[in-house]
Amino acid sequence: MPYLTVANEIKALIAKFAQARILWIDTEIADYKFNPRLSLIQALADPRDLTGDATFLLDVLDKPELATAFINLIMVNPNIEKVMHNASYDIRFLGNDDAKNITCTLQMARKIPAYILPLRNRQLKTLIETLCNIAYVDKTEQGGDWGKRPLTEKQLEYAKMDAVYLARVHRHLLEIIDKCYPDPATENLTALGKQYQKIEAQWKPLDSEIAEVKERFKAAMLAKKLKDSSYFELSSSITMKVDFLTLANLTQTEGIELNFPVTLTKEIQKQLGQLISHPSLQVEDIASWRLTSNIQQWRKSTKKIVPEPASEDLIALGERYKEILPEWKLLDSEIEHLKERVKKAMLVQNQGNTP
DNA sequence: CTCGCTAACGTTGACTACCA
DNA sequence: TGGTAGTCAACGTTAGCGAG
Repeated sequence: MPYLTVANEIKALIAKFAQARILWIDTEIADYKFNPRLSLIQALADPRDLTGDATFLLDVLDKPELATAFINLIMVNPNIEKVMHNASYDIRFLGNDDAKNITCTLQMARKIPAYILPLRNRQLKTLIETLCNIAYVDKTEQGGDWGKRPLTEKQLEYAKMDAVYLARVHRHLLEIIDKCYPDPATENLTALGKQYQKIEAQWKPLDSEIAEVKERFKAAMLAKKLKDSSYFELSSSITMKVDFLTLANLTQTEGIELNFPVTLTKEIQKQLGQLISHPSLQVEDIASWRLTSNIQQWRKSTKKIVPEPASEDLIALGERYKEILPEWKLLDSEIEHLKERVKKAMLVQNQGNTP
């Protein structure tokens, strides 16, 4: 674990790593609440290392010229893939929009549906523990003071292992994504359709029950004038609307600059008539594709007897909700995932109807 | 703290079901 | 047949959450 503090050594390493194809990178930030600035950059080029000995720790605290060198030679370079967890955070200190070819493991993890990767959250810690099968990862140093020097042994240990874990998590995520998002061009639409049919049969009843419980809970909370319960919170919001002509006139006379795109609904298009092709109107067309299930819908179940909202048993309703929520979430994520795959596959394979 | 994501809900238009 | 109400999917907006 080379811990580099000398400017020339750091510069030499940056030059060396500028030749890499892929780097696993993490940063530590000093004083992130009040005066956030880079403290440490951890970079790893060899994902096979499990010990942390291959992780380079670059001490860049209050040495902006070194950070700039790192940005210019590595972050901006589109030929080097940079892998980070929650990249948008680190990137704020490493080149912002100029950073190119970034892979974010948080985004990768979020892309994987819950039924394939059922996790309580997508923290790096959780990913390490479940994907790499490591019982406990000590993250207490994360909240430590990275503005102090010298750094403690514990801090350096934590910093070097983060890059190692990151590389391992990244590899696992790649494997999972590869499996659950096959090439749309070679998807088997029949098999996907069958699977969809099967899952929908389980999902439909649960989904409608979830919707019903929520609806009844909402009505009951409104009737009982409750804003909070142990199961749901009820909040309100207000949308403001004004007459378009009046608003347009007012902004004109008051000289307020209001400029934003307006959706041309079918109704407005009708009223505009020929004027829609007027050269001063630069109409932007946005195409969207819709997937509709061709599977026979069963009849809507007969109306159930629902108690008066004011006399609903909120505990019973809430407990039922809690009971079916986990299963529904898994099925819902699978339904969404299947739909996405079918849609992509149909677009690519240019097919008409499938079940 | 900042940024991006998500849940919740509203709007729109294509479509269906039902009725007189 | 035409009118109307309901369903569904796509998209927009907003508040609040959660990543480090």
